Amino acid sequence: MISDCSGWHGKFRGHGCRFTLPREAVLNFLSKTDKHPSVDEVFSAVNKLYPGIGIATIYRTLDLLSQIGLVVKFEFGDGKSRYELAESKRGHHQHLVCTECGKIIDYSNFVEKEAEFFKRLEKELAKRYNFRISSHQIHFYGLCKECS
Amino acid sequence: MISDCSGWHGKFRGHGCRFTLPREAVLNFLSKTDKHPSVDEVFSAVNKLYPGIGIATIYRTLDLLSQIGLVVKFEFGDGKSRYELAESKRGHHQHLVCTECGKIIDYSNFVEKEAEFFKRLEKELAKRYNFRISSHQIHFYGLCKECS
DNA sequence: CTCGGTGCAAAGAGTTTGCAATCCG
DNA sequence: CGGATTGCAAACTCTTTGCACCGAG
Repeated sequence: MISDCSGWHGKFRGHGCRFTLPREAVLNFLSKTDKHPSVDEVFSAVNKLYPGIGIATIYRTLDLLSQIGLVVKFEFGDGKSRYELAESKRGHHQHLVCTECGKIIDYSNFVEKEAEFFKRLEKELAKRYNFRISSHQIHFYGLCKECS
Repeated sequence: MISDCSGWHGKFRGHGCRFTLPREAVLNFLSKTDKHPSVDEVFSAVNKLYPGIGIATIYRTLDLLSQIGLVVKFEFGDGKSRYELAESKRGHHQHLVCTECGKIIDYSNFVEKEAEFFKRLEKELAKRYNFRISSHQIHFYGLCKECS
């Protein structure tokens, strides 16, 4: 439950950035949730704890965090950006998105098989298209149990 | 090069919708491009041909088309929705997205291998999570030849 | 003729930005 | 102390909506 402050601090310093209270608060919040919070949701939670912090800072913070690789940004088609800690305790996982109710299910089974498959595929694509692949996202769309 | 009007017409009628000029114009435009046009780009092209057509209609049309399955909607992280004909002449393909310049490269090599892999994976996920999967998208992010 | 579709303009939602005040190191 | 960071509000961009008019079937 104790957050990895020193690790984070180092990551910031390495990028010439400061480790400030808003940044710590955002990271703390993200490390405690297992959801995929939108900017709004991050803002509400952080602002409740530290009422001074404004939403512009949340936008800037999340942007910075995803640039330095601490968080990952997703868009699932509802017009909002969503964020996750990059090195979540849940480990590598992918998403099933219900097109009816918007629910997002994480799955991490099968990722071993996936990992191997994608390693090969990425290598082939990199060679074929001269493209330096840094990450991939797979989204499955469909209907969840309740909606189908 | 002749557009599949009668096929489209039938598809609309099947959903209780009318086959109108704006809808035909949008489909025609999409069937002639090999890009991934944003709403704006669709609007510009269609509006140049038929100056009366407004952008609200483009939004409504693209939304309808993706609901009845004639087009697919993508979000590549630049805040704009992008659209493609579902049954493009290019066939099934996936995307490499350059995080620097935003360029999108389609690839359709390797999709046979992918198809098989995903068919199995989807079946397992469907069973495991009681989820009726209707489609999936894979996005690879990284740097294109020019940007790396 | 009827009801779905359209154009326009206004409203909404999400995100970005300019700038003075503030804080980290 | 100096430059990075923040808060606030205004500005922007993308998208949706209300409503009177139009047109496909």
